[in-house]
Amino acid sequence: MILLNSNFYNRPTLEVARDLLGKKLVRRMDGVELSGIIVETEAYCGAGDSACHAHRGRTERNAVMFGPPGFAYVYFTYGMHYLLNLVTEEEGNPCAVLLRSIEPLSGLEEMQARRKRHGKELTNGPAKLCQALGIDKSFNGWDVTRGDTLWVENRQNERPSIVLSTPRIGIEYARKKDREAHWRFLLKP
DNA sequence: CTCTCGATGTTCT
DNA sequence: GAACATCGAGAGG
Repeated sequence: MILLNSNFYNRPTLEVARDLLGKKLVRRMDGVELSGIIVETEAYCGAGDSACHAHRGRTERNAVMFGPPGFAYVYFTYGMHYLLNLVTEEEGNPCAVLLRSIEPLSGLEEMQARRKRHGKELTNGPAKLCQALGIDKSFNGWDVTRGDTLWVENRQNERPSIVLSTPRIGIEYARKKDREAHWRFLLKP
């Protein structure tokens, strides 16, 4: 297991968002390993990005983004969903990468039980993967560089894949320039 | 397959 | 009081 450390996250957010593709997200739960390959991410690039939660300054909700890199920023939205981000760049620069989709590797049965779905519908969305992996607000501020309970690691046999980029999803509220930036990254199927 | 719409509660104005 | 980095059901093609 080659754990991604703080140096990995302490880099420009666009690079981290691209580089997280193909990595393995692992959630250890009651001795069982639930995991999947990260196949879709979005970069949220700090105070100057009008789509980023930190754009209007620090609040109780987004405080973790202002902290050091390598921590989980988990928030609750639409009255029922959790979304998982990983904080990037140096402390005080509030940036993060949203994990939008993973391809399940292990713990399929546990994911199916949580999701009450199967096949493609297991983890192909930011709230879906949180539900499948049992990630809720208690993980907000979790250190993902310790390799405990929730972390990201390099994968053996990581095949080269083509990376596609598009505008980000669900940010109609942002300024035109930020709406149109190709800051969503995905592995070509 | 695509599109529309309601759910549901925290956060921010 | 409005908005929300979403999802899934249901209707229609």
